[in-house]
Amino acid sequence: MHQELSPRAQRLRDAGHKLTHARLTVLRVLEESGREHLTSAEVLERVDGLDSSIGRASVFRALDLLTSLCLIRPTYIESSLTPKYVLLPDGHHHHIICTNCHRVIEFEDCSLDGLRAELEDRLHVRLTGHLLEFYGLCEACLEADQSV
Amino acid sequence: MHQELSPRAQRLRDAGHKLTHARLTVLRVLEESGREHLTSAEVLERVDGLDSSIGRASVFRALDLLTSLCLIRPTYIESSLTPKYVLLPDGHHHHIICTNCHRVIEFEDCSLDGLRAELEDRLHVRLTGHLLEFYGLCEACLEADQSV
DNA sequence: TTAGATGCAAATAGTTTGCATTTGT
DNA sequence: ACAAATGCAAACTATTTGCATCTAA
Repeated sequence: MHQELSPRAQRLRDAGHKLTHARLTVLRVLEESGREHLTSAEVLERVDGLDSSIGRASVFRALDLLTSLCLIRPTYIESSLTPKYVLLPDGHHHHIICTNCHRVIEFEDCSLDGLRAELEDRLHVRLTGHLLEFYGLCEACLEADQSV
Repeated sequence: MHQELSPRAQRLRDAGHKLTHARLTVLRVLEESGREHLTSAEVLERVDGLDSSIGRASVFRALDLLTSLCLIRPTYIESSLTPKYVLLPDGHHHHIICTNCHRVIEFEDCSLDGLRAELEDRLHVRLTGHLLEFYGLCEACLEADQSV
């Protein structure tokens, strides 16, 4: 029963929330999804696969809670229709979205530490994570049509 | 009838879409909203105020179209419940979201030109805009509770 | 002229709620 | 022990669709 807790689970508990089966299962699904971007429907489906006794409402409640703690972030990618839940793994997440074909290209490094320090200093805030999205044209779309 | 077109309207037309009354009205509502973040419900309401003959479906269709062109961006702020449509004014938008009270703090400058150039070069893409969100604690929440 | 966009109203998803019961701490 | 969280199913929103009509180019 007592596996070691993931850092995110610890943050949940530290913020005063109970580590319930439903919440830990949602977290596990998201953490096991790796670099995938899951929609709420996909999270529901996978949670159901792991334990069909967990109710839909609890999954939504868990997603809301994780979002409010900025442990995950709903964002609109891959066909602006439904939000996808993106883990904010070690506090940051970056991607490029092609305006034309809506492909998502992830990249690792971002040089935002300087900006973060400056904002913390100037605005008297403490910043722990970020999401950075670039919009533009991917290589394929650039080649396919120079006029797009 | 023919006022000069906003740059966004021009991009719509350049991408091969018709400049219809419904689309231009949605765009006008968003452009007149300034720094506000509007939900789809608020956009619907304001469009209805300007011209009640415009149907809800056309408003959603226009929002989808503007989103797919990355002229606006739905994002989750101010109570993760409903997405808010955020204009990407001159191609970029930045804010800080307080993890505790969900306040949104906007800031102007971001020093992403270097990163953009590097990504364009390395990944062979052309980048025209971006959205940058920082997560953390605002001044008030930091002061209120050092333990949060 | 005509492909593309619209408005309408009905259909569909997606999410939230109220409440009795269960669970984590 | 007991506040907090759950599962259920019903209620509710928000968004999408099908289609006949209209309109920007």
